[in-house]
Amino acid sequence: MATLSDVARRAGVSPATASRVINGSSKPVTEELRERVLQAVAELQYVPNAHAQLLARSHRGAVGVIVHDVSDPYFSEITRGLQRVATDQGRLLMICNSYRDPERELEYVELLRGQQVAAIVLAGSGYHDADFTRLLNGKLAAYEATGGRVTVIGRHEHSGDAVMPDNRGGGGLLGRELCRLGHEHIGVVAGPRVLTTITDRLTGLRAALAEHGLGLPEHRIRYADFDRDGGAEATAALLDAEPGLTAIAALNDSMAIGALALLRARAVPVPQQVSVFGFDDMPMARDVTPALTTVRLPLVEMGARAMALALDPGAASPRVESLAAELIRRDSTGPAPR
Amino acid sequence: MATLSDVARRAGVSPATASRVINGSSKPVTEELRERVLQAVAELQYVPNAHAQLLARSHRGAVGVIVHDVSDPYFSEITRGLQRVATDQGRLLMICNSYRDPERELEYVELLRGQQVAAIVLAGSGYHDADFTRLLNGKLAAYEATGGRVTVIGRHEHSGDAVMPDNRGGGGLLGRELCRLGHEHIGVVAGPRVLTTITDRLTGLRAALAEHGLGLPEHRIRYADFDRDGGAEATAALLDAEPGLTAIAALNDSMAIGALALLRARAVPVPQQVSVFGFDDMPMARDVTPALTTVRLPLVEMGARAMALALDPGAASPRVESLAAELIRRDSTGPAPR
DNA sequence: ATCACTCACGATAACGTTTTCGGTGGCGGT
DNA sequence: ACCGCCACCGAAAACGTTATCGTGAGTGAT
Repeated sequence: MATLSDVARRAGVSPATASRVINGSSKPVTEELRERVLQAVAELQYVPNAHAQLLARSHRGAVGVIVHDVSDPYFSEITRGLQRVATDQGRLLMICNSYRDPERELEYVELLRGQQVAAIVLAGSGYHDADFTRLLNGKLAAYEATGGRVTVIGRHEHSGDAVMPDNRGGGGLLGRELCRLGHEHIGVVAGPRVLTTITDRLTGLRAALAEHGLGLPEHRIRYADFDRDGGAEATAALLDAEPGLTAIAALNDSMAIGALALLRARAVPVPQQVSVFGFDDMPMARDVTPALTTVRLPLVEMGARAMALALDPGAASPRVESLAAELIRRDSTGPAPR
Repeated sequence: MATLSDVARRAGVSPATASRVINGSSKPVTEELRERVLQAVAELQYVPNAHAQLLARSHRGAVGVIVHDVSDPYFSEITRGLQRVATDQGRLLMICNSYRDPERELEYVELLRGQQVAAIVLAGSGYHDADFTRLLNGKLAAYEATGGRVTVIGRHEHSGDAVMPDNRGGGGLLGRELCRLGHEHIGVVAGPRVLTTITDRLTGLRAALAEHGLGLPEHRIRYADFDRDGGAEATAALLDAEPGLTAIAALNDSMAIGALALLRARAVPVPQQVSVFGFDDMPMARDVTPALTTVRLPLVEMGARAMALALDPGAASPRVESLAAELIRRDSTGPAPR
């Protein structure tokens, strides 16, 4: 690997001047020497060692992001927003998949801290787990104490900058729409109950139903994996236990798509017999058949805002940006049959 | 930021011993000192500076990946495979999105080289662009000359280790299935013609059709963006020009989904009047309606193999692993109407 | 012709680790 | 009591870069 000294030697200058011309500028260098250095760089195919650079000028450049899984469209979208403003500001983005493993999440915080990132963005739901939360907050506090910035997306447990999708409000939209359509026998296909996202959406939904005098008994809620197959599984269990359901409210679009697949397999007409609701409005939601009625969360926007917050050094006081949910009516829902 | 010297000072030892106990092992250290160091680490919340470590022991740990866009399911799947074996081997994965911009691709090669990554994986189609190819190969060669490893996925232009999906063979499967179903008026919805993936799939398709005495005139091929909206656009153009088509062959699933959306919007029954074929078998393909007939590429497997190749230092001779395509029949295709 | 004075460049000290290389102490063997 | 040996630890040199600080030569003015 060619080093800066190699370049300097070949150009017949000192490493210092070589560094100067390669950095672009700052201090003046004669045109002739600049030429020679540039040529040496080209001949040796020299690329600066990023680690040495980072070490020398302690200029934290990169930004770390911890998400559940970039393959998951929910996080793909958020990541897109993060990427956009990060690269706009010339920052390198380090993406880490925690696969919702708290242990791994802690490890990644350490790793990113070791990488001297300028900021850490934690995206995705928090957990109902006091021990873990304390541990995580401890690590984050240590990071912040040394000048690092932390921004969370959709997690209550951290007390710093945050962008929060209105999960409760979204649950409310869902509940009111269910009532408007006259559904009374409603099954809920939910993700793992340790996720705060799930409980938030559920409480919003429950509150809205209560406004119309409807309860949401626990046996009408099935908790499963927060993905397509979990959705199919939970829907099957729900229908087996209670064949009279007229609506399935899935707490994310992946699960809703699993629900649709299962209903199609059982030849249950949607929405004539059973209506299906999703949550998130992933791009795929409009392409399934019937197109999915869902609660839209501005995912890309959430990512962009979070990165803007993370990169803006201002405001000692924690800033919380709340982003509203929006109901998107499509073809998978209709009035309750009677 | 607490440094190793801080830890050493607080523990009353030299930085050398502190380093020894933190590294886990190598040289023996008395139990008592080890205790003291560990406690100092805990108290100071010390995390080693990764850049300094990388610099000191020039142990290249991370691996870089350049993909088009991780949000794109095609690359999400590949990335999943890459991730799996990378983390299995304790490697950190750096993911870079080129958004199919050759310029950015070159930049990322430099960046990854600067990061001293152990290997670079280039995923996605190559370009029909001799100048760019020469430039890229130059940069890659420089990287390999200094001990870096390069593995490509689905790109012909690099002469090292490679994992190649059988795009031509897949095109052939498509062509033979079209003939088997009796289609003669076939429109092709293609991505940008500069992508070698597109031309490979097209030549395979063309060859198979020719075997059955069918031609594929250029006006039956529409080139558009390699995504959903491009698929809808190309399908519209195709149908407007030639209403009598009985089959649409899209060269990836995203485009096929766009085609389905457009056909639904125009109330064209699929597959009764027009059959739709996809390519890649992304997870979403089975969830659209009608479920998409497509050519499956083992995407996760491709990623896993590529990473295995990249991390296995053996074999000076370039290894090329070819992975077969497979036809997946679903509901979006049927016999040609007459 | 001397003197400040700028200007372009080179030494050199960081940055935070790892690692090699001596050096100290204690131990058993003759 | 002396010598070698071993086990453990600290001093110091790397790693590749940036940034500070001099230093020499060249300028203009006096």
